[in-house]
Amino acid sequence: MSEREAMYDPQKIEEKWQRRWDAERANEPDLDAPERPFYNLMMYPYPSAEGLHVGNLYAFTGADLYGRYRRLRGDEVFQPIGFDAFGIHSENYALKVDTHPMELIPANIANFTRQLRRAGIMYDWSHTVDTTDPGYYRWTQWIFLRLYEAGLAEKKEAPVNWCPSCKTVLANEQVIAGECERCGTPVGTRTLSQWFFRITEYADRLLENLEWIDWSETTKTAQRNWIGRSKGALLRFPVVVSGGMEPAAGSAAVSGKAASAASDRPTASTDASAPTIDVFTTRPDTIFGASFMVLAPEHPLVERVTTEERRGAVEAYREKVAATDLVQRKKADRSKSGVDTGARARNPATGQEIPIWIADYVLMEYGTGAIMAVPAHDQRDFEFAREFDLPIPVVVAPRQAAEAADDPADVAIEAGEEAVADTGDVLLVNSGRFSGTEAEEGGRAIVEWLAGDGLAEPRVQYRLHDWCISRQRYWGPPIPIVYCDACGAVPVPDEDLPVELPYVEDFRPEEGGVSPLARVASFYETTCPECGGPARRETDVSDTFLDSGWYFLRYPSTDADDRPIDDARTETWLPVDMYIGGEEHAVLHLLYSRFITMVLHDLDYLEFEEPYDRFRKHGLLIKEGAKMSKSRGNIVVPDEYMDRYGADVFRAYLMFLGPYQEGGDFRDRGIVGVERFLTRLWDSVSQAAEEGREGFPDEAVERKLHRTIRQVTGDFEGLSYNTAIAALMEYLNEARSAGRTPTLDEVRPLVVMLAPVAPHAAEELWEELGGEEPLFASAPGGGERSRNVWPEWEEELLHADEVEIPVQVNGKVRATIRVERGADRETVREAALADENVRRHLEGAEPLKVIHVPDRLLNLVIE
RNA sequence: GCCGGGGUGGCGAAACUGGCAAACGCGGGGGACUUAAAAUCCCCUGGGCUUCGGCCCCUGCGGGUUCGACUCCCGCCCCCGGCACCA
Repeated sequence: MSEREAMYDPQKIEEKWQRRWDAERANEPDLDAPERPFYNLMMYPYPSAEGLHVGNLYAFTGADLYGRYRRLRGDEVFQPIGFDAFGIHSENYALKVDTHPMELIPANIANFTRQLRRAGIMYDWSHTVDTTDPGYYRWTQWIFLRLYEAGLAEKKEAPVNWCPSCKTVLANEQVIAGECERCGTPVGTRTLSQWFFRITEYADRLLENLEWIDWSETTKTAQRNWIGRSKGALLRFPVVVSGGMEPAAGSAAVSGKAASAASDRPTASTDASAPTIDVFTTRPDTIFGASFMVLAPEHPLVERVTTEERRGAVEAYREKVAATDLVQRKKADRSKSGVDTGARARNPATGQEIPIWIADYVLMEYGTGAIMAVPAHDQRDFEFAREFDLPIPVVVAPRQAAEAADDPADVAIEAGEEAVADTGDVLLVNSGRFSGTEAEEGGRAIVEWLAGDGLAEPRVQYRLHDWCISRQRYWGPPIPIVYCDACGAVPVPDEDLPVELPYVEDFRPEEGGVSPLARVASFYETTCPECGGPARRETDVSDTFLDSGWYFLRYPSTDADDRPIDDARTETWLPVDMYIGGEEHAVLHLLYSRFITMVLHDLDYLEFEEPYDRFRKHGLLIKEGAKMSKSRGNIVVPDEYMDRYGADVFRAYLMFLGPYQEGGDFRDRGIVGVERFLTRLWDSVSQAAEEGREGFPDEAVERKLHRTIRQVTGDFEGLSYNTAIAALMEYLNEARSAGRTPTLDEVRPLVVMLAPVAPHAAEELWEELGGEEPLFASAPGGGERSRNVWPEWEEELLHADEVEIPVQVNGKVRATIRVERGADRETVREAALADENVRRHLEGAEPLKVIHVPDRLLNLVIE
């Protein structure tokens, strides 16, 4: 071989091996009869027009390293990729460049595909998914229908952010400081009829399963926060009927139950037909301190209870609130506002009449949309009481203060400058017969007491809302429902799926909060599947998170066109063995896909209820200390680097720059380190191949090899790629320091361990070393299957006969001595005492204590 | 505010179950090769002191436990992420 040919030329070999992997269908496992199936999944990308971002590539490369590692260990690895191409992101971009998404998306997908192949990622291109393909979204619609049948999909009114300039609904994430992120117009609130999935029904299971699934802890925590379970009680406050109030027919939120008075508690004349205000509280123990009530301005009872003279003020306030966007309203640092309705409710514990206010700090969407205000023990209520001069009775006190009082039921404590919400070592005071009880216990007793009259019950409340899947947009799968005057909402029959999204020239969002599809008569005009009469299609499309809620179920079954998932394939490959993705999807996607999986399990379509056996998040890649973003102009385009250094060097650099699960900083300078490493490795292996010597002439190198195998294997298991690469570097340095050409036995395992990181170079070197079969280029489903070529280490070869151990005097290292491995305490102690520097520090004293950690350390303690 | 994850050389980072802090790499300094540069190779590289034997200091800050602490405990500071007028 001439010297010229022996040079490391990434471009040449990368293309060669990519072609060969394709030709031999190396990345396509036998989906029907795999020996050791392993489903290695990564979060599929949104195919943007800008092309593959280095952040995407970072994520995919890390997942690919794991897949390739499993493959080399003999697993048949299924590693698919797809494209999350529906959604507002694509649609907005299409609007901006004035090109139809149906034209844009295929070009973007082609570009992504080219880049991903170039990066040498081990995808099975015969099983991809494109969410905008009718062959895919047909089944997205099918899933909607299954939820609809199960009563888990319902249409209801809900307040949403509305941008009056863009004339569209905005997600909370698209509202920045009360303004539309695109045009800067202040955003308002609108109430629209929307489709919801009742994910709240699954809140408990979604929470409970987090106990056992093997996921990154941070991700589990994020989900727990998002679900937001609170334990407390539902309490009922009867409205005091005054002359002006007309009892009206009960609405959904009105409890029809009459409040009857308990015999041991002050009673009041309450009309049997009067409504009650239900509140949720986590602190039922503080009910004696509830000095007023607050309803959300949108609360259905507001109109009914408001007195005649307050009506004008209440209406004005409600209008003002309606004009405020949800994001702005939820800011905690705003000063409190509200108005008195003039109505009164009876505190069921004290029997006192307390005023009913409305205020925008109470949200209709959480709990019952109404609260009992306990200003002494809740900061928000406190601020409100201060603002409007409402009483602040103290009903909880530190044990010491409470016990010092003559009568805990009559303690004079002034409210301080803020609410005291502690639940630690506190007792109830001024709380009737519950005074003197420990707070938590008192709360339980109070609930039990009031429950006797139907005025209280224990309750668990979730922060999680039902999942709104309606989008008044164009670029998504139409929701498969038909509205018929005679039959109402009728699901589209399965055999009529897909409801195809028509090509619409003008797909701009519509003024009136309806989808652009509402302008397309040929789309919405249809006949009722039930009665055959004229009917109108639902014109909203579904959320992209529904597309991604099940894509991983589709991959193994993409060739089944008459059913969403093939049972046998699903049983073989699912649940996913390893899922790797970004923390930004810790809640939405990962929660929604768990929900969809659970529902399909309950409906008997799946045997498992959790979709991913293991989930690991990868970190964020930043650029010289700053987040990469278009506006900063510091986006790294991978193509340039792959052109200059080759895919292998680029992959190795991305994986070396920091711990994969924590992310890292992309700096141009750092890449030369791994380039040098791969070049040196290439040269050493080429020379070894040329000389062709076998064996392990050097004990130190052999030992280092076994240590390296142990280290690298563990690192791959834990996705610690940076230290795995460092270990390979160390081994190469050791092998080269022997001052001779390495032997074949010395470099073969090195090449295998390098293969997940730099698969093209490894294949080429493996071939050069005379590997009978390529590392990856044989289809795992054909020929010799489940081939395990990963090297193994031997315990007895890990250690030398002699070890170096530090000798400490009083915990400070004073010498390093060489002793036989496994030497006992006496031997080591004597060797240590022979050392001059050690003796000097002992100053002739006999050690009081000798700490000996075999083969690790000796510590002589003299004081 | 609550819940996570962090804070280690000039820089990116290592350090297993409490046992030699700084592996690996970048950058920097010196040298070899070269007419020269690049590339490559070798040596040095946390700070301070030194009689060149060594000695002292150092993992955000302050305490503690221990023969021994980057690691465990208590109290603080700062950075990143999630949640947040959530009753």
